[in-house]
Amino acid sequence: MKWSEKQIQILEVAEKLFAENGYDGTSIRHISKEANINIAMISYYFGSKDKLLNSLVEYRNSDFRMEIETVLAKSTNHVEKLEEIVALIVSRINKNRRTYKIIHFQYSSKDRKFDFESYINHKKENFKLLENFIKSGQENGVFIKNVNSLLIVPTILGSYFHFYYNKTFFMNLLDINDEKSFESYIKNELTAHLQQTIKALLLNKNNS
Amino acid sequence: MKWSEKQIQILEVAEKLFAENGYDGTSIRHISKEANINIAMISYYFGSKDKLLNSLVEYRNSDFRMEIETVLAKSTNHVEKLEEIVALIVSRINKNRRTYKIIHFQYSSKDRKFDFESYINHKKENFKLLENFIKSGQENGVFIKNVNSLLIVPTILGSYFHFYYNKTFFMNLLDINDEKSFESYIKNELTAHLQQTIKALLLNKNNS
DNA sequence: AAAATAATTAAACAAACGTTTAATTTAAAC
DNA sequence: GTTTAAATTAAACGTTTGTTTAATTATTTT
Repeated sequence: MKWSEKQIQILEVAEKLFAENGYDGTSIRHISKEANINIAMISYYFGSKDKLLNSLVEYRNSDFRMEIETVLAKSTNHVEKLEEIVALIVSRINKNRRTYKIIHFQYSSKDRKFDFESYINHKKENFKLLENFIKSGQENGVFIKNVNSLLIVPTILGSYFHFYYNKTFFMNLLDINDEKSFESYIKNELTAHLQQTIKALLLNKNNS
Repeated sequence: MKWSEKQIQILEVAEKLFAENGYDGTSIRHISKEANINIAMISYYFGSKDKLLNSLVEYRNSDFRMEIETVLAKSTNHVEKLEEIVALIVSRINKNRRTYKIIHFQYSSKDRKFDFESYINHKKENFKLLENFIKSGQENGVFIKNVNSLLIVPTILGSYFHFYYNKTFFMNLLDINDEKSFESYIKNELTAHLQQTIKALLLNKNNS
């Protein structure tokens, strides 16, 4: 699928508004106004509001697997790779957080009108990739063995998203007063915390 | 605030539907139909749809602080308490996950019509409670010191919620076929994983 | 039992929703 | 320069939305 400039403009406005107000909380009139286009253009380009969201997910979901594989192909040791992977996941998810937010809320709602199959398959492949990396680290004796490796990714993603979804609260709690500082907190402190946490989990010989 | 039986009935139906379809995705007609009451009863009892949500949050937010303090008051050591606290947070959040889901999505949306101040204050107190516990563990030499203790709770909550929000995906990935098994996976595997993770983080002497 | 308050109802309200239509303007192809 | 296709528009469509009204039934108080 190739998108025209106008379509991309619509997609990015839709992403912003969906993330801010939710899918049901965003009207196509609101989108078209914000994107400076006529209401009918959304149906004209995408068919419907539903299909607009599907297009958005498709538009944002692409090169993550490639990025992970680039890290895995490097000639670094397991611990260094682990750190890089955690940082990559955080920065990547931070970049596309708006779309992920929409996905989360729609994906976990009961009457899903959306076809997230390709998204799920992508996700599944990435999980397998990570699992294999950890397994190889365990076989090399670098990582400990009694770890539920499938729960590592949810821990990373979950920590990030919980932080992001409660942005107002954490900015208050941490006495952060502007968006830029919050961004840099994610890039530095939160990433470091997650690297430290996952490393501790995989390397700690004292685990019961 | 004291709620009548009928009001509680409405609140619980609203909680269910808000969590399933989102706040904007749930109409008061849908709520009133599911709760077997007249549409006007919601305005009559709660004033408006907005105030209904505020009442719901108030209705669900109460005794968590007390539960935490009970654990902290026990005559167990820091590691045992840590394990208990993690398990308590998971089970507690699992119980009220529907309301938390609504809070997350409404709280992180831009035009928040809701007054979550009391909720935030509750949350802040609980954070301070946890922080003090970790600090005392650090002073006793049980926990290591170079840890961002404020990011521990988001890691626990985030892991849980990410798991819950992607339930369909993880049931598929983990080959879990019914809700009961998913519940017991949370109660056993996920809780154990989080206990192990947080313990590793706080006890691992090898941290850089 | 009468009076007063509370609970419940069906109907109506205007506003906003997603989508479609048919007409018009712009751009591309020949 | 004419024809053909694509892009854009304003208006209208039928629903659904949250809320209010005014009338009726049930319950409580006196």
